[in-house]
Amino acid sequence: MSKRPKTAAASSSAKSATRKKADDNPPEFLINVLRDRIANHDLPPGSKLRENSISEEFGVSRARVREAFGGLEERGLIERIPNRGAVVTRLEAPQVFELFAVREVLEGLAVRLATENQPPESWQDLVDLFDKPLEQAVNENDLEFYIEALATLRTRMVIGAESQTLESLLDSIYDRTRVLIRRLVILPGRARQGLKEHRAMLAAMRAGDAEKAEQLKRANIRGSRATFDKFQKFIL
Amino acid sequence: MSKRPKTAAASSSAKSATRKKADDNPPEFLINVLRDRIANHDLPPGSKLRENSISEEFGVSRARVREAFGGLEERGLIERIPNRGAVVTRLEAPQVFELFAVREVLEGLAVRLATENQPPESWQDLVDLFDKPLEQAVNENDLEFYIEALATLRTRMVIGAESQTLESLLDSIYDRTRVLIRRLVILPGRARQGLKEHRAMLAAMRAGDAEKAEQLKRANIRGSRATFDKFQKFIL
DNA sequence: TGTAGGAATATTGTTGACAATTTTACGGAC
DNA sequence: GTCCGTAAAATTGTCAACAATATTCCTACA
Repeated sequence: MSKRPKTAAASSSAKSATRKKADDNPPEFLINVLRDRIANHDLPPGSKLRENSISEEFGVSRARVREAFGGLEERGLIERIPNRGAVVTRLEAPQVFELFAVREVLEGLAVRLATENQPPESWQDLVDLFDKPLEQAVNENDLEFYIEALATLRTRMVIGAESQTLESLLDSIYDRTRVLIRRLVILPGRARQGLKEHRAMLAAMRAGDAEKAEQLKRANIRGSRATFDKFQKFIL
Repeated sequence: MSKRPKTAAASSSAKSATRKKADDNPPEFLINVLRDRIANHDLPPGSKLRENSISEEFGVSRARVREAFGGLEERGLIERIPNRGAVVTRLEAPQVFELFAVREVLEGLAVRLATENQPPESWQDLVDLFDKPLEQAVNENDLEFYIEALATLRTRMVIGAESQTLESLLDSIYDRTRVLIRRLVILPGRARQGLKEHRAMLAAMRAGDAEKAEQLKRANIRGSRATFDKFQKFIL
């Protein structure tokens, strides 16, 4: 990792569509855009965030940028060092394991709540999607389609759980793990196994068995963690 | 709740010990002090935070106060409304239930990790503390002692879990629930029941039974939730 | 070539001023 | 007493300037 970290200016030059002359976005707009860029590695770990660059790009005051930095730091997405600026945090392996442990219980909870809260037939479209269409996609190595389906599933699960508190926690973790999860999915055999596990989980949800669905989701995440353990040298 | 919300100035006049002429505290000092005040209701729900007052009290720039506000907002502790200022958030009943659900799985995880990570004999002092000394305290309605013991237990559990990620999540939740939990503990019969449950949990930890310890902690929190359900009109 | 030192440049941290918005206070009418 | 309008005061949001600190660049020397 001797590569020179990209600055925000370098990345943000591709994002002029977000440039506002007079800022009429709500205050949370800025922090959410930055969250997204950090989460999808447009601003990769280690990159420096320049107050002036962001201020110029978004047409907001430096003061507002600094406030957003305050928020991003509380979310663990950046680290600010006095007089030296803000850097996007890196995930080290021990943290990844911590995140997996936490994801396991929280996503398990989300699946349970979603199963309890929603009528069983509301999962049928996902059961269908994870049936033949995704089987075909995985067979043809159309992993983008699979990853999209996983994202859809996640969103539905979070919405179905009907807990703002849980959603906020899950989002906070997802911001930090999104790219990692994506890298794990594309590893050999992982998509096939994941499809199988998600199908079983969806079947349990469809049957209204919240406890079983939770356990299956938790097992899925433990499997993901085991994959990370095996391949961590290549993933981080 | 027609009482006029206290302003930060009113509360902060009692805190001049924190006043610094030249600020030589690390940047996170301010947000941590404010977190603590919010968590223990020195800045109670609904109270307004005035930038100038805080700036003067702590001898820091208004800009730094605003940055801290950015962080507090991301933690869900305050809500900022453009041009109107920052208000300490209130917990409504549905949120409390959400927090209980999340606490259950996360504190359960913490107990499990702590049991797995620490040698069984390291819990002996807590086993002893929750034996005769706390029995006596509860018998004599010395609830302050009991609450302190719970705080000690919590701290030990979090440290023992050895997960920064989990600790951060737990702290974030604790900031929002600390006073509520305290109010629940003092309700009739709750301390006695809680002592019994924590003893059983500590016995499981002492025996190195992580799974059982986790289940007992989870049950303890579910009991706490049921108590809240019963008394919520008096507690919120 | 590598290192050290100094200057120039860049960036962060703070401050004070002012614009914009909201809140409070006051007086008058009903 | 309540309501409304107006003015004054308070507070937030932003800006520009400048101080403080860090980084980068250049030169000289071993």
